[in-house]
Amino acid sequence: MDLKVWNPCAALTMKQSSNVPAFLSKMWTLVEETHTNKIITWKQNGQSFLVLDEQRFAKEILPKYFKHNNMANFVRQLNMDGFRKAVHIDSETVKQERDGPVEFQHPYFKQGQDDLLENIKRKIVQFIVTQVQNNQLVSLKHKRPLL
Amino acid sequence: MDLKVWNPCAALTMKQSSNVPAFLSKMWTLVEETHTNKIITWKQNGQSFLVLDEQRFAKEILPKYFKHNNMANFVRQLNMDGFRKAVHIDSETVKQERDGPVEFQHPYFKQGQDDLLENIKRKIVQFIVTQVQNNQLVSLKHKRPLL
Amino acid sequence: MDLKVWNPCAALTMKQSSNVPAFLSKMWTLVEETHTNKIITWKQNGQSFLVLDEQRFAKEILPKYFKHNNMANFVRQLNMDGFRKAVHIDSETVKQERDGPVEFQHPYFKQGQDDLLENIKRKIVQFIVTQVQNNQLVSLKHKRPLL
DNA sequence: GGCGTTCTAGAATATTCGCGG
DNA sequence: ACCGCGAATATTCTAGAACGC
Repeated sequence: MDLKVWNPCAALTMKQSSNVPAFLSKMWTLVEETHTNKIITWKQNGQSFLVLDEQRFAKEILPKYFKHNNMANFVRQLNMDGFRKAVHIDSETVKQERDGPVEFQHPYFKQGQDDLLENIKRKIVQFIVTQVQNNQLVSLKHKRPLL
Repeated sequence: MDLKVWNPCAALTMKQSSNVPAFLSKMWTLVEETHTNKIITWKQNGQSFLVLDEQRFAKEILPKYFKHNNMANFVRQLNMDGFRKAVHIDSETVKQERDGPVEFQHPYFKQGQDDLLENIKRKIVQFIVTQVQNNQLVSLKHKRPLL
Repeated sequence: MDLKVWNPCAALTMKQSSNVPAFLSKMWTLVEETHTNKIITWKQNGQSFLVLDEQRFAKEILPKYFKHNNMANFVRQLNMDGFRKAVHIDSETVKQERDGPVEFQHPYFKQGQDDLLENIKRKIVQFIVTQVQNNQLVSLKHKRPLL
């Protein structure tokens, strides 16, 4: 099947359920998508996902779900949501692999369990001053608990 | 002239000058653009601009400059930067006109004077603490002076 | 001439003169290199450089000069040395067919003037102060931008 | 210590949604 | 979707931080 023929409407019409941000819903959907398993797919155990072809992923998959086609932007979103890159070490040479697949994971991002997504909370570090008196900080309000 | 033939290279090769946000540079450029005067153009006095064909503007012009094609988003940005809609009143009926051209204005958005753009400041209400010493607020970095 | 046949040893044998870091010397050399002008080249005025084919640049050019093949790493180095991305106000980005070239610039990175490179200074975080107040840890980051 | 590589976060703008006037 | 706006997410560019050499 030609990838260019694949209609991504399914992704666009999927339910934007509850309070899960669009990024996470789209992310989970596109990893689950079996047509693109050669480009991005779940790892064997379903506990993380692999980007097998970064260039095709960036230029072919990303723009079908998001308003950009840059891998760096995608990674920024992942980190914002607490995903961590799984670093691969070659046990033989004790060197880091090159051109290996990119692997990311999150404790609430699992194969077949989209109900876990709502547990993913964003990291926002900024504090917001609500009141200042006599050069003294009277009260701080932060948008969200850290992490 | 056919719009599809119009070569937007002038706009595409223009670089964002100094510290003016991209939105304002793009805005000013597309209003100045004479090829699209039937859709969006300066008012006679050059003190405000008119959207003459909202549908074509949203669907044809906006996506060439931004990552969307919605008039509402465009208006949101205008309001964020302090632009105000000029309300047209039909003096006969004392009713607001329908389907009339949309007019927006800003004291620093004038025809032929892109140097004024840098005076446009965004409205952001949130303060961010950068340093606290001895229970005293040493420096606040606010994203913007409270207009 | 086939690019794959080109021997990049020239880059490795270039003079590592004075106190210019290897990254800057390599950078300047590979932009000057005429064989790869379809991938990376000086802008017309020689005041900035363009990456015309990001994917080929990352996979073909970068590993010949550095120990990686990731665009993101390359960009990190550029920013570390004070290079700034030139933002274009076009939004050709919505069209995924062809993303515009990436343009970076630095006041001391010019075509034909490798003697300017030694003026490029890194931005280094000099020291970090952590302060204890009321049994609370307040962290103050004193970085020295020094250009 | 400076430099290079890697992963993550900061910060500003941009886009979207929806409320209250 | 009349009008202006708050707020959350999304996109972009740059910087922080850890580590090896």
